[in-house]
Amino acid sequence: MGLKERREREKQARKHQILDAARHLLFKKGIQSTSINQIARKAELGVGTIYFYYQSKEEIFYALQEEGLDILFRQIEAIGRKSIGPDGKLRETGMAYLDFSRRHKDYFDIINYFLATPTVMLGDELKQRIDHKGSRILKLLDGFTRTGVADGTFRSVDPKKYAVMFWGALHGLTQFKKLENTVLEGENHAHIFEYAVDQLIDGLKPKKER
Amino acid sequence: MGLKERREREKQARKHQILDAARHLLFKKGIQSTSINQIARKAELGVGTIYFYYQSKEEIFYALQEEGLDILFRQIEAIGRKSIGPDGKLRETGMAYLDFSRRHKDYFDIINYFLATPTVMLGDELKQRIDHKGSRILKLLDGFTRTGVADGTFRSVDPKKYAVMFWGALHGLTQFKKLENTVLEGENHAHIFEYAVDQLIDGLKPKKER
Amino acid sequence: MGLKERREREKQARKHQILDAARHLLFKKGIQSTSINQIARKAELGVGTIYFYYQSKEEIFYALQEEGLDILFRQIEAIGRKSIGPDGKLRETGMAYLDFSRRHKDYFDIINYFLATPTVMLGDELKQRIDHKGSRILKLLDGFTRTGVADGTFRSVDPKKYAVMFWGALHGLTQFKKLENTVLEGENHAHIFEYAVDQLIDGLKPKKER
Amino acid sequence: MGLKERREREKQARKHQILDAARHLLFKKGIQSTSINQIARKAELGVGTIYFYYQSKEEIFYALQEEGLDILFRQIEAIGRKSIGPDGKLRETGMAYLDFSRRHKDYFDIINYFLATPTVMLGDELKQRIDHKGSRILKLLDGFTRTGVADGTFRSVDPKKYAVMFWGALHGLTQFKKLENTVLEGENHAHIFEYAVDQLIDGLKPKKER
DNA sequence: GATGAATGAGCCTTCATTCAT
DNA sequence: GATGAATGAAGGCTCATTCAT
Repeated sequence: MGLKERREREKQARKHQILDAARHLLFKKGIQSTSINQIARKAELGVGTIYFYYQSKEEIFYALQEEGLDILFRQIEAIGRKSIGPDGKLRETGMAYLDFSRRHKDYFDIINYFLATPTVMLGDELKQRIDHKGSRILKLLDGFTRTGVADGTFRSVDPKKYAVMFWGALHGLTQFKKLENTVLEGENHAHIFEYAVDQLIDGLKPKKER
Repeated sequence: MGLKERREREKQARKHQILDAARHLLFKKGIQSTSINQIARKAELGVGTIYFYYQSKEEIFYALQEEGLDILFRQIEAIGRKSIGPDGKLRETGMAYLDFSRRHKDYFDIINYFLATPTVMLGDELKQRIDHKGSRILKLLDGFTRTGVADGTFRSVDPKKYAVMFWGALHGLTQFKKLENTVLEGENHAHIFEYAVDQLIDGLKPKKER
Repeated sequence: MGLKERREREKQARKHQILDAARHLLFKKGIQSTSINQIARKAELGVGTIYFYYQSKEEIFYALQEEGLDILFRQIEAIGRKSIGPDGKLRETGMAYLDFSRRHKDYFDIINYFLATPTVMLGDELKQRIDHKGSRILKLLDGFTRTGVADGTFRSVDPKKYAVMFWGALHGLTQFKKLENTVLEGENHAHIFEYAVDQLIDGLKPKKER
Repeated sequence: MGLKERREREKQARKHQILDAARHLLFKKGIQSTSINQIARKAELGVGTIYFYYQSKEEIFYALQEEGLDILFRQIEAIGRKSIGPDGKLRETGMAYLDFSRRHKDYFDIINYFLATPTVMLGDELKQRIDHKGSRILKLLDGFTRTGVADGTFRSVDPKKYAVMFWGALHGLTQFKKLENTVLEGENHAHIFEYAVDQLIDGLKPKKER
């Protein structure tokens, strides 16, 4: 057991070592320009070793995507623990998403990459782990909405569907950052984003009470 | 005279011929796997000829993106001419977006590709033409919203900002199609999409008590 | 006659037009990076037209070499007309060579290019014209030396052989400019060059008289 | 231990194998017409393998240049060990240069290529290695001259500057071989070269009356 | 005389992946 | 477990030259 455990721990350490190198390079040179050979050199390992731990280059990037989703999850989770109303939580979640896309631009890009690419999904385990990470985040949004509906803050919507819409809207809007100087004609992207978040939540409020 | 004109027409025909080949391949193999050499072979032209008409690979894809944006524009424009209320127009626009992403999946992918890629835009003229196409579409959405606000169908929102939000939300949600079998846990993507569109428009309606 | 003459004149004008463009580009981008297409565009002519006046790209550069040799010739010729002794003329010729390699660096490079390249000489006429230009220059040097020998300024050397040596030495030394910061270890190239010219001439003086 | 050493030796062998192929081709087709693909084919290696050992095409040619400079160095070094006076050493060096340019024409061409090309040098290490080779040779010439000045064979000249002049003259004259049948008008190039060497050394001798 | 569209072989270089050691 | 040399297909792109109009 002890041996086996140690082995396992060492294996994890190596994987981390590789991921560290990959992350570094990816953040410096972009996803397209990062090659396995570079990762190997940076990680001070042989290329063969990389392939022992990861089946392919894509698998490494998947692992990185996991990291990104974890960071995003923890940030939204923290919001969930705050003592504010469901509307506040959604609002902060929205702003957190924009923040995430800025402060962790590279993680956002990687998530985006997999979302925009005609995926060739690899191993099942990997796939499921990513799905799980995604679901966890959706669950948080779902929870915020559900609570709001339950306590009357929001009108009666389908929490899960609304959560998806919310996330989708956030994601699409975030991407539009790129259009700031062109199609958006100088409108400040952050303002638009914030405005949108507010509209989205406002539209969730019951109509009568107001 | 006639000669010059004919020349010009032939030149345009060649450009189309190249675009046809590029579109074909792109739609079959994806943006990353389509190479200039393949395009040339498909178009039954020399590689040099391709470069005579297009400065780079990227320029070809931009041209294709233009095509996609044109199609999208025409579809939404048609909606604008219908004799329905602004809310109906927005709703149909939403559904048209989903429809576009399905029927013209590859055009959607190209648009998405440029939105998701940390692209370095090339020539200014090219850039501006694309921008113009995008702006035209946004203008349509802007117009729908503006009309609705004017005639009281909608509450008082900033039409342009709302248009951006609307488009962003549609775009993000469309991308989520990919999550249908995983994170969305079997929920029908189209249902979610439709639901979202309705929510978005519903949130735009005036609060009753007001 | 008149017609024929005009034709000829126009033809020469076209050739100049092409040469002007080629020179411009060559001086800006170097010999390797200047393409016929670029020359054509710059000259506002079709590529085919270029080929009507010049058989090949190389031929254009030959013509440019001619220009360079002409400039060099005129400079040395002017020295020949000065009222100074043969030693002074040789000295000034040496310095003029260095000056030429600096002020007309690109012409010097082109001469150098043909000297360093395993030539595939083209048409005979062209070849002979270049040869003539070269011989003219050598003749000047020859004359300076011959005069010096005749009037006792120099000791009795073979003027023609000495002229070749002189020119060869100048040329080789000029090329060494490139080594200024490396092999020459910071020694000022111009100083070395001047020193060499002086040595070369000094070695030509009669030994007895001194 | 043994393994590591053997690996290293094999690696060196591969580099030699590549250089052999490159040399062969270069000597047959000239520097401009030798491509990496051809080298790979000739060396019976994959293109990638070439790039595993050499960073670029230029690096290979630098390596070849090193070889040439080494040969030249050894030949002059051997002259230095002879029991002849400094004037004899310089004379033999001169003739050795001509000999080198004939027997190792291609090496001479490479050296010339780098001297005549407005090269942008690459890595510093590479650059320094070449510089070192060049300096070594200059040092030999410098030494010959210095000795001659010290023992009274030569008059008092700056040994280093004279060495540069000597080399420069030799180099320039060697290039003029090409003009043998044209500008030189049938004069035997070798004769001229020999004559020049003699003049150069003669001019170094002390003036009698002094 | 002038044009310029068309060519296509060839260029240098990259890189994910394999496999013998 | 780890290594790293070797691969070779494929990438985007250039360019001197030709020839039908």
